[in-house]
Amino acid sequence: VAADGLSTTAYAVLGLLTFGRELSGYDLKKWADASLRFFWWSPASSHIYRELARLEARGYLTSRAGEPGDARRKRVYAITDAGRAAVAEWIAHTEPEPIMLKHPAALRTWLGHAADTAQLRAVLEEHRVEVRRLLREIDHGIAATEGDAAMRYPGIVLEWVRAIYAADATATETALERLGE
Amino acid sequence: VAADGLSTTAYAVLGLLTFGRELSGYDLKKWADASLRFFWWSPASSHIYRELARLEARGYLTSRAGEPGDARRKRVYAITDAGRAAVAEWIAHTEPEPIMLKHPAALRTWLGHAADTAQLRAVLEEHRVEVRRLLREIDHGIAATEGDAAMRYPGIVLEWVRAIYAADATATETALERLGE
DNA sequence: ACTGCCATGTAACTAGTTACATGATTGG
DNA sequence: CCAATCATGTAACTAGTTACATGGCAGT
Repeated sequence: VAADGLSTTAYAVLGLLTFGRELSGYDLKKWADASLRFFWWSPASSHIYRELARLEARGYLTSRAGEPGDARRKRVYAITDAGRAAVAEWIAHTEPEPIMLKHPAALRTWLGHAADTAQLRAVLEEHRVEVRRLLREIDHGIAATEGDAAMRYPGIVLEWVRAIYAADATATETALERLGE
Repeated sequence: VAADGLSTTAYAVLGLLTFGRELSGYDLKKWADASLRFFWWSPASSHIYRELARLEARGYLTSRAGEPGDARRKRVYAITDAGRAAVAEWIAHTEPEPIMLKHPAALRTWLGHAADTAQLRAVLEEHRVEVRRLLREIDHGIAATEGDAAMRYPGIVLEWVRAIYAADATATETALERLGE
């Protein structure tokens, strides 16, 4: 929790708006699913709407009804100068919480002595498939940032987390081999 | 959430008791800090006590007052056969939730365009130090499991997550270089 | 006409946290 | 004797979730 009482997730949502476009809660959820989730996590839609209300109350963003003519009750949000300042301040001066890896396949393997070996192997093999899927998604993300100067930092981060998940894929293979010994 | 309504964290706590020793809530917290946290996360003490009560109500563990002569109101827990069966069932037949990486340094870097470059570099350099500390702790853990047959699976998992954090350390360096371009 | 996506939110819940109260024991 | 650690838990809170209600719009 930052000095101003906002959670890291609130800053993640606010951060999505620092890229300059006006976005709706729905847009934010989609973008979070496609990016944030690889190195933070993607909050539920209802959670996003709540954070938006909180951020607006603090003056970090403003909202207006969407495109005229769009009868859907769309509402779009834009970051304010105060919001941009808060993000800069948060990045520089808020003690970052520790890195956290929630790795269900590793947790299950850790308890391998309490499980059937064949079923444990199946868990790891499924995990291997999952991680590879994740890597492909990240590769798509990286391709989408290429050549776009505004996406320089997201590109750097996607390469970063790609290396992490690639190491997981390799280490999963190694663990599978060791299970067979 | 598993079929029987227990959270993954409940199974993590129960899992700590599959290694056979009787443990107190306090012991569990310490052990979680020293192991679980590298691939799952370490619940607060109060959370552990709550999960213990829940698990005992389900008959997955039993408790008794600690060593006679120990006037401290210590209570130790042991897993039951039903508990062991539940763990085996959970490992094999519960859909694992997706892997989750909460990486505050990467999140901040993702928003690099909204921050002062020098301060962002400082965030990454601090992260590099943190990860190296983590790697040393994992190495201690690995050393502690070596030669102990009961710790075979924990050993496999520690090597596994070691590879992941080592990749993070390397990728952090790469990101720092790219920031300088 | 129907299906699927767009879009926002509320209600009710579970998960997990911090702060605190309480008291014993151990080591210097 | 004092500080640190051992040890358990309650209370009050925040974080985050799922389930659901509501309705528009677009393509087939």
